[in-house]
Amino acid sequence: MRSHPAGTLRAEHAGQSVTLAGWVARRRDHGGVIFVDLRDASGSAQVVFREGEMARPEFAQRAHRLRSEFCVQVTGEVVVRPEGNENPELPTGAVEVTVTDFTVLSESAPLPFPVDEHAEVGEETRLRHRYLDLRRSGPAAAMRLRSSVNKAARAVLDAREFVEVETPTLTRSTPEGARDFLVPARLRPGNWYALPQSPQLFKQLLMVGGLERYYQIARCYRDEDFRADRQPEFTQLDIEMSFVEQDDVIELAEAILAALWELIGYEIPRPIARMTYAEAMRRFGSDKPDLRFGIELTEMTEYFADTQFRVFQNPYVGAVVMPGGASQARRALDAWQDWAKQRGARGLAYVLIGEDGTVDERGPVVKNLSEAEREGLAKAVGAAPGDCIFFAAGSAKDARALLGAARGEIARRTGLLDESAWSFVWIVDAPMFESTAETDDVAVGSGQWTALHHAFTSPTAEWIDTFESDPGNALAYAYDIVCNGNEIGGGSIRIHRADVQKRVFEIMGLGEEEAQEKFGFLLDAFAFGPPPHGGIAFGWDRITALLAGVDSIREVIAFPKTGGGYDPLTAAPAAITPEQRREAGVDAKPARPAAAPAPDAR
RNA sequence: GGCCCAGUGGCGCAGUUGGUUAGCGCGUCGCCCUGUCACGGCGAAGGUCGCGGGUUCGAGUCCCGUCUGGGUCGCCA
Repeated sequence: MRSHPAGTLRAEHAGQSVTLAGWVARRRDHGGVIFVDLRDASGSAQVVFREGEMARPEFAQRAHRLRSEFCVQVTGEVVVRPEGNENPELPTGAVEVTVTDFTVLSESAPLPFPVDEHAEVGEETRLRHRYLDLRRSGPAAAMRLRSSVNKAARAVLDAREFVEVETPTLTRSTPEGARDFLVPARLRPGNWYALPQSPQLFKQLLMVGGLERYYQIARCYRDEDFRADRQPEFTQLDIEMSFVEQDDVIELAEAILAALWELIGYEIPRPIARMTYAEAMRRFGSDKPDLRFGIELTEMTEYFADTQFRVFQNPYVGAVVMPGGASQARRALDAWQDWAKQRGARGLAYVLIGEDGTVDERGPVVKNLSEAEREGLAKAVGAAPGDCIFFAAGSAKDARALLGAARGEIARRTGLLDESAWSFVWIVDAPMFESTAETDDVAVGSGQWTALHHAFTSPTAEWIDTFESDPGNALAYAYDIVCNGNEIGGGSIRIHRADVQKRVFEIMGLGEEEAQEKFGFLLDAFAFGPPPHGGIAFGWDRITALLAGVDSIREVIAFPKTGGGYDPLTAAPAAITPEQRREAGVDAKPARPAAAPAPDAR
């Protein structure tokens, strides 16, 4: 239908007769001459309809009727534009096509919004007519980038002899943490499939199956509330390898990431630095620290060990410094309190350091500090004259979380955050377990424990024989890759020994019967010589969003849903007919009444 | 589930202390225009101000409720 992509025409094509097909991006009708920017996937080119030069006179009449987004095919001659009429802004700006013949392939109704990169359009409107939105250069580029990202990853994995395997999307509900999406099974009324939250169990089965190296660009489903970085269905690059250790997985992951960032011309320095989970929490108050800026937390528990200030009489006291923060207006300092309250904290204590380097008398905290406490304060936290010190006290977990968030907010407000920078870090040595009784006081011992990563994560060599003795401190071969404060991937070495798995279940309070009920098929498989294995999964939407330089993963998903799980384009989810309802078996009564409420039903 | 912000012609927005006929830009439609490129000129159409209730002589504006969207905390690897 066409001889050239419109966006590829250059001066060297002058004199050639070409046929183009695409959309009317813009028309400039001067009466006797009409300019149309004809856009296709490759770009756009100016085509000229001139009275008198067309094959037949009525064409001029028809050319006047062209409107935005009409789909047309034009034939004409490529000519160098008249002197002074070149447009150096456009790749095709040196030439134009003098139309001798054209066909309107289809007409377009008036548009719900301009298909134009200059126009700002609300997201809901864009999504309702996503097919029009995708004609715009930004969204189109995002889709193409995503395709390149997939291709680049596949190239790395293919070169290393990984096998791409598709795992089921209709599967069994397993307690992986999030709420499952459920699908009624017509042939077994009362029984339900679940959509996988991830292919986790299947990929482990593939290792038992001897594939050794598996990957999949896998769609995952979680029925939770959404965020800017979450969708009910999302994509992971899922990988699992046999006969490997943590370093092997990390090396592969770095090779993939390097290939991805190469797409946007950035070379990731390798090896990527590693930081332990404990260090990340201590220094940055987060398990996904943004290392594009250097602000760190200072633990002040010791410093205030004997304080008379009741607020600081807590298991943990920490501080973070805001450079130049002492010059903030009272209103700005109050705004920090609101900011902290919005995050569920009581407030954010602060102390200002005067220009002479001594503690400023302003603020509600200073008067509660002793002379000695004031004296050494600036030095203890590394504050310079004119800085503001923020404090948080409470449980280490809560206080660090608040300070960690404050750290990011400080960087944003003070312009310390270099938006163009990339920072990668591995967070390793994650704890195996997390206390389920997440109260303020520390109740180790009889407490309930749950896997921080998941139940099949292997303890490290140091802890493999002893994790029961101190579950709160036991470490796992679990690793997260963090980019600019986003967790973009995570994985672990799995447990392949039945005895270890059994002990882990015991710590988690999972009896043999219950474990069998929940993961029976996996445990059965593990009876037959499972290889040591481990893997990783990347948050594909987030990674693509980072590479595309967009804030929301919705921008890199072809047809995303809104926060309410609603698809503005198809209007899903939708009611079903009574007939469908009957057939689906949605209302079937369970064959045997559940003796106890379903465990972990949530 | 909590909190914050927004909802005004097709799109993006303005609308003062509550005051007469709700504006602007783009788009759309009609006419004109032979060198534009986010073309230009003249003219026109297009609005239950998200929805429901209340206060008031009078509500786009104030109050209550509700829906939708976005953000955030909870939740969620």
